[in-house]
Amino acid sequence: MSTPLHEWNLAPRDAMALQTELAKRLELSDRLDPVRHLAGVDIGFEDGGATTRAAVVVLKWDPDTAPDLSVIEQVVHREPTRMPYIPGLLSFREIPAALGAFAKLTVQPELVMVDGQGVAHPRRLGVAAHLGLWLDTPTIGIAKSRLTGRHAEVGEQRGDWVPLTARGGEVIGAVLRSRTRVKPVFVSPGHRLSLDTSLQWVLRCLGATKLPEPTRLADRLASRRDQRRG
DNA sequence: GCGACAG
DNA sequence: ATCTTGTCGC
Repeated sequence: MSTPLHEWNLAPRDAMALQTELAKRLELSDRLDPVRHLAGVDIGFEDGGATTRAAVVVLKWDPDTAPDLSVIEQVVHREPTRMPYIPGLLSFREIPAALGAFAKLTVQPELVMVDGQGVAHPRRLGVAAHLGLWLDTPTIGIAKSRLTGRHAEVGEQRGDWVPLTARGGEVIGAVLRSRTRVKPVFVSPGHRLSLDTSLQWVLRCLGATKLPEPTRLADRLASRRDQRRG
């Protein structure tokens, strides 16, 4: 029996120990297949949190027409929420629903952008890293706020960024000004990708807002507006 | 012991 | 994350 990628009903203490073990399996160098389809994932909640709603949007990536992106598939999956939100243990709460959404896809993406941290996590296993490990797919974490790590002030211009470092100096991500004079986003590789490559992809997928198109669209789908189904 | 704390 | 109107700005 190999260590499971996930188990339910784990006490926080055990969940943390599992994260430490799983983080050892992460690959932080590029092992990326040619990207033809990239996806954005985000989770939302309904019924005061009783229902978890996962949204995945798949975009077509064409080297010739880049950076033009077009949506080719989108899925929404709902299921009962089974874990509370505990800082540091977000993946245990969101991944089950995310997997349900991925299972409904007819096209599997070669790269996935996740709303949350990659390795910029206390035990280096943010939701993007955990999901990447599970799907064995390259993932990038794009968070709207900081969970851990220190960083200097970021320049005000779009594209400016500074490293996010953990105690000891290890670089675990980047604080990126994705829009001029707008609050920066926290980018960190999840799995099978380096920080540099992660930044490259986030930058090339930026549209009119501060979030890259994949997560921006998934955000819209997962949030209680956009009256669609899945 | 006292804060900090993705979504 | 979610609860929520109007309002400021391009």
